[in-house]
Amino acid sequence: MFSKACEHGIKAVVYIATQSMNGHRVKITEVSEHTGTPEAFTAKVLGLLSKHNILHSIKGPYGGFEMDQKQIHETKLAEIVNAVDGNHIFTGCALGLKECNADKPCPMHYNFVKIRSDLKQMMENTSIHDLAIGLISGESILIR
Amino acid sequence: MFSKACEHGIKAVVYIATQSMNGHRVKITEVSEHTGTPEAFTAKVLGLLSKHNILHSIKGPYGGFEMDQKQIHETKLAEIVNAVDGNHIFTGCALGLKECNADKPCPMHYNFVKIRSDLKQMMENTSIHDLAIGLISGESILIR
DNA sequence: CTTATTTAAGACAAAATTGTCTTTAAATAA
DNA sequence: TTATTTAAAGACAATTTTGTCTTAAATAAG
Repeated sequence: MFSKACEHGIKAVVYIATQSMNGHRVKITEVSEHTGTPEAFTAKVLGLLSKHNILHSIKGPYGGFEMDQKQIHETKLAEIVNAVDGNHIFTGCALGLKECNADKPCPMHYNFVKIRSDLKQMMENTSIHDLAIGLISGESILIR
Repeated sequence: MFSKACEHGIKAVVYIATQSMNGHRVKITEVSEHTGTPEAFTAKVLGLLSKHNILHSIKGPYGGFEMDQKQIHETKLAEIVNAVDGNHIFTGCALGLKECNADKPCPMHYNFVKIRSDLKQMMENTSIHDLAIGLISGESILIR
């Protein structure tokens, strides 16, 4: 469904959010340890997400990654997916046609429209904060 | 969402079904031309689907691919996806956790459950025949 | 100013996926 | 039997994705 880069990015962002909610700025090593994702790869994804203003990165001693209240509450899953994978998953044709719409649909088009739009809605309505509170409360986990 | 191999396979099967419904057995070259998929790659996928009894392949002069009535009507999209990509898309975790369920869910689990199950249901309820009739009637297309 | 610590950037490498080509096997027709 | 036609199988190649490593840049502390 999502690329590995995207999965790593979402995990990392949710973890960073939980720590920022406690006032803790975290280094990439800590992120990697708590998400089970490869450190250098995750760092690269976080660099990209930082450029998209989804989190802050601070260089130097006592540096690391953190999210402000606005980022934690207003960033939606869809923004991360868009930044990392693009919007193909939300808009693309199930059979890979360049264009596919009600006018000239692929055979799966009408079966697929609702699935895709439900996915899009869910991802646009779910904030990082929503996911972070589940992790903080112990209701959900990032590693297994 | 699906691999290229899977996309090619679905397109090819739907096209072959439309031709079988007219009593026409088709060669791989014809399939490739009418689906816009690479010939050798598509041939490989069709070989796999033939082993899964989703269609028949016949060697030699006047050979090619065809589907019988049962295959056309009873084969569901989910079977093709399962044969080519496996069932990960229907059962796997959105964040790539090895195991992820209500007992130990990833942060996205509950948001994702319905999307995945709707997708599964749709794919298990849509037959190749359902898609073929749209293509025959000109309501849908395979190339663009 | 120098040193240590951290992310940034990009080259590099490994693995998976996508795609092609050649050879083989099977089936048919002559 | 022989030649022809087709898919099957698998080696090979190209591309994309995933992942690592090295060097640079920024920042803080002494």
